[in-house]
Amino acid sequence: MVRLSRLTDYGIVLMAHLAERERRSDSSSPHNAREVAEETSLPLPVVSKILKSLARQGLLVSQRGAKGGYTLARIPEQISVAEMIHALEGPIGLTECTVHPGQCVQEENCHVREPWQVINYAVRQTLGRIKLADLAGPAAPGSTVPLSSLGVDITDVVES
Amino acid sequence: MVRLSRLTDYGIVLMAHLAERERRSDSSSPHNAREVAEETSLPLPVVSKILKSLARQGLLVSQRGAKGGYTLARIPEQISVAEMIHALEGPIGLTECTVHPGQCVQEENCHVREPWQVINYAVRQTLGRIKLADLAGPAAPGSTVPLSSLGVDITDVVES
DNA sequence: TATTTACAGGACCAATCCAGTCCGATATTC
DNA sequence: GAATATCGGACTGGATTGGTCCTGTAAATA
Repeated sequence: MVRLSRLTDYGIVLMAHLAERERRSDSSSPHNAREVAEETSLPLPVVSKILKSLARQGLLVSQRGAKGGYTLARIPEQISVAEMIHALEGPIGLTECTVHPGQCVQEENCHVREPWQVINYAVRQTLGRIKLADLAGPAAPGSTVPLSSLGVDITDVVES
Repeated sequence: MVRLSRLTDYGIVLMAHLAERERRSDSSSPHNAREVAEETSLPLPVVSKILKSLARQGLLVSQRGAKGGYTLARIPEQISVAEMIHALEGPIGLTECTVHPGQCVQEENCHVREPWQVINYAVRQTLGRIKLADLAGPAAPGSTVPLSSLGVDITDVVES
């Protein structure tokens, strides 16, 4: 699978939604969970939970009380997909030993460990290059997705 | 997390072990599950289960009966990490909608879908470039891991 | 042919993890 | 002080996963 948890997936959608919202209404008043939930048709408790985590991790800034809500902590060009994933589900690493060294009994004489570190690094690099701005942009249908500095054209993308 | 399941992790270790074993004993007689389990200190039922799947997916060739066992279906240079992951846990895709389209209710007006396809493509590409031979090689300690055509030096790899 | 070895396939269970809900506390506005 | 929102954490039902086990079948050997 190599899947993101569903909450993480939602989280990125929410971040993109917030970016979009901020781009439109240039007033920088915060966006509250209820509205965001309605606009994305996601259950409020879920949205609430996710936005809380994102705020705790420093990707969003929260404002309590009436007229409170959330705003992006940085501009979308400076928030990477890797950061969002990291915020929502911890360090990115395909194997246990990359993330929690010492858990695996046979870490000592494991022959594939070092290569895995390189692989994880490569994946992190890939996810780090893609920014929130790339997701939230006003992608005209059928156009090339403006994946800054990734050098991939949408037309290359076919199923594996 | 973006983790592999533990069985997949084991599976790749097993593949690397088989590659190593074949490289040493140039006779191409099959390697049975019991021996492999002993040498990797993994429980036999687990090893057995994993090797079975790998064989069913065509990455290993199985030979039944006495003196039976498993051999690599191709040379290590022609088996990618992406293939092994795919064999053990299905299509590689970070989000649900990339793998099982139509499951997500709001697929229609989802603004991040197209970018996700590009991201998944990039990750798949990364994992596809790394071969079993890169994992199983006689990596001299401290040396550069010979990650063919990935262009990453081990010395660049630091924790995120 | 009988026996042994080894894979094939699938059922099964315990434990863990995850999605989603809910609640009381706190901060802010009016 | 009333209304609005976030904060933090507890809680639960359900799905997923790790791991075991059992029966069947194929091949080799004596």
